[in-house]
Amino acid sequence: MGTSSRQGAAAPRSLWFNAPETDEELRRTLTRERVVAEALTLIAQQGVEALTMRTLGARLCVVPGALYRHVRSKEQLQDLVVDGVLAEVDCDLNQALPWTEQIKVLAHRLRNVLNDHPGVAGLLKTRDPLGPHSLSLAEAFLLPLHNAGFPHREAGHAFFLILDYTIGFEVSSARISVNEQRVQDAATRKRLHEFFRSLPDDRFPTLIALGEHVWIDNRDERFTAGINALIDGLERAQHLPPPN
Amino acid sequence: MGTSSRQGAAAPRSLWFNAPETDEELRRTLTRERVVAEALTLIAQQGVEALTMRTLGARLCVVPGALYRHVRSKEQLQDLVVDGVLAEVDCDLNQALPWTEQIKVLAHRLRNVLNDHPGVAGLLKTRDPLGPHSLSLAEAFLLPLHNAGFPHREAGHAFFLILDYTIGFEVSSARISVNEQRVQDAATRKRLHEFFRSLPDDRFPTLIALGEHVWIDNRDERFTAGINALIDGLERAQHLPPPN
DNA sequence: CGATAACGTGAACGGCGTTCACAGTCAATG
DNA sequence: CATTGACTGTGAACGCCGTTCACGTTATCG
Repeated sequence: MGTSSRQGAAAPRSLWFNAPETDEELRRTLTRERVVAEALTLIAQQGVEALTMRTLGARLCVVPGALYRHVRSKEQLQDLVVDGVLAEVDCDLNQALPWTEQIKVLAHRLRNVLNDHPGVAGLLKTRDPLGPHSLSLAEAFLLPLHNAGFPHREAGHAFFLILDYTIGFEVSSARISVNEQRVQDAATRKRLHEFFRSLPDDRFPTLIALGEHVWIDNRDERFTAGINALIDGLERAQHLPPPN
Repeated sequence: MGTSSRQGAAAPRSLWFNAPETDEELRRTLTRERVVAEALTLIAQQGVEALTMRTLGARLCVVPGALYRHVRSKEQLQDLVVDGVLAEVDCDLNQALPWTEQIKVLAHRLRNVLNDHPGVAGLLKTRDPLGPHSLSLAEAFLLPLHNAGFPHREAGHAFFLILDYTIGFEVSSARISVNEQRVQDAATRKRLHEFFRSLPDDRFPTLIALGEHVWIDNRDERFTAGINALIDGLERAQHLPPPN
């Protein structure tokens, strides 16, 4: 890391042959894993929108085009990043617990990992959950559902319901803000209060009444309540005949 | 949201609700409304990623920079597009119906509108649901919840639960595909079957058993089941004391 | 009629993803 | 050893993007 004598570009090319072995090793170690790893730390430090082939190349002391030796496109790189993040989700579950608890635990783990990598949830958007680590996650979700007696179709519904909600929740995590500011400090709260009070009360009576209590930055509480309600719904559906 | 409409306390309203569109404004060839309208049809025809200041300008027979006389940035344009789409959601509800039915109807309306504008859900990601038409939607969701007796906090939870799920569902709508192909025709289905059969059976037993029945392009059915389960869960939570 | 504000033009700037001919490196081969 | 050929980083370019700005043009109004 520290021995990169390469950025100056003042050294003529011919001197490169004699580069010290450490430098040589560093140069050779550019691999897909290193690219993805650096992309992950770049995202962790600067956010998803800072992930650029150019800055990523610069971080690896490499020209942008060099990345294309290890990655087909930026889109594929993003897929690999997503899979790298999903790899952090611990998929081991205590099968002695009721399925509802297992699913809750897994959903919270998934959310926590996505929460630790802001913006990565947005990359999950269009991608299939069919990467290697996505598959492990799917298996972990489906096994308790299957064991609980959910038939194919209902297990699939439940799986995607949980997945879509969790991802959707994290994707829109930055949404609870007013003018780019999180609604947590008293000042912003006051502005929010006045905003709702300024609405025409003939059209938005409920918003005026509830608004300032709804737009609160209580994401942890909200996710827990959401997952609980959602799994309660699944449990109830399980005990009833098909609702139609 | 960050549109210019929120600086003062009095000014916002006039810009927000039915901005007075004088005749002289109409006479000019280019207006904000025309820009947004053209952006909407462009998105409808070519998808969200085709929305470019350059192509949008070309469609309006105008140089790209000219758009900036009517729109502060592309981000603001996207906000306006989102609001324009949300305007299509009919927020009138039959208050005689039970609240569960009202919420279901509204959620389905929202999903249908988002479904009709592919990719626009992805723009909702980060934006606040505080635009003019977003507010109408929020009011429409919160009113039945409020009338049903949900307290502030629980009404907020329920509101965001439904919103996050619906948006999340639509955002990931393109996800049910394998190698860029929808899983609907028999051929793709066969490939999917073989894909799951090729997995190592010691690590993915449930996926092998359920996989091909889970990854099916039954989005309508899935959304209906999802919303039903979700509202069942809310209903149950309503009748119980806080589950702690 | 002349001042003035609004508006589109054309060109540019910097940044982006991606491609490609070229050259240096290394392992395997004869 | 010497040669070869696969591999990989280089440097420069291409075309696209969002955005800015000085400059005419035009429409409006006192």
